[in-house]
Amino acid sequence: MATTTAAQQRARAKMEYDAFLAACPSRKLLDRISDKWVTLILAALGSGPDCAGDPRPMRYSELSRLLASVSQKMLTQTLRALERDGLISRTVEPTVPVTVTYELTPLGLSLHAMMRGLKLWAQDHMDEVLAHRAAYDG
Amino acid sequence: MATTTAAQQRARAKMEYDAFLAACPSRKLLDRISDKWVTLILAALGSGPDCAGDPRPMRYSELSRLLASVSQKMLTQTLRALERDGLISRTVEPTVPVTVTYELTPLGLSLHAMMRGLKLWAQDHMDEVLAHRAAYDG
DNA sequence: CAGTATCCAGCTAGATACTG
DNA sequence: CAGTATCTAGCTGGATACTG
Repeated sequence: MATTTAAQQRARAKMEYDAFLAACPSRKLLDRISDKWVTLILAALGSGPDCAGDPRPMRYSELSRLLASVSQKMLTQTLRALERDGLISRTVEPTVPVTVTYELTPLGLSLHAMMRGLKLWAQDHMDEVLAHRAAYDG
Repeated sequence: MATTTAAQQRARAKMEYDAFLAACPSRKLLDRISDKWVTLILAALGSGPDCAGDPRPMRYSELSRLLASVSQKMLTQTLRALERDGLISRTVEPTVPVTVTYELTPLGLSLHAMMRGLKLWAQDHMDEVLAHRAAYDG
């Protein structure tokens, strides 16, 4: 009774591992960029509407039109999260009605540049992944 | 009545955008790596238990111990998905009881190398993100 | 050892309606 | 224009129990 059981040791290992994950920078980054709308907003602000231009500010409504299937709730929520993390800046011009523009910060720009490596890998290798997938299923 | 309404045009834009996303290689890649356990298994097989060594095969039970808080269901499910995509290979040795080892394929190794860029960005910049987050909340 | 099968609670994305 | 508020259905991950 005084010794720890195997179940207790497993529980402790889980807690330690979860703590490790909570502190891991890579995990935190993944948690942020693994959101569907985060990556799409970063791409829009970083490469323009056609995904092949230069970074430029965009208005809420422009983003809403571009990411056609995003709900207002998710667009606002995602923009707030990115602003909170210092990845984009939000600028309100006191016109009537108000004009709000979003723009990548230098930090956001840096993240966008990193994402290009990911995009390149996808372009180079996803065909192969898809082929494996089809072969496995067949 | 014969002309398309604004609502219909929006619905069409959404469908087109969803179709674009479904075909986008980057999106497919993100869909795969944004899974919590996928990245952890890739890291384990690609860098060893300490996340700083060389790629090496690992057994099911070894992965299970290392990723202490993964459930059997998710471990098996994730390993199957990675095998399906040609990112890892599964080898069964007919011992009693059976021995199963998992190993990164060249394709998986290539993905693991790409993920290192992500890890580097995280190490270099997540502090800044976290600082922004704290400032925004305070 | 390396899984499979089943059930269920919790979270979240989306739809909808409303507003300064 | 650029949001906020609320409700809910559906998916997913975890717990649990069982097996060749």
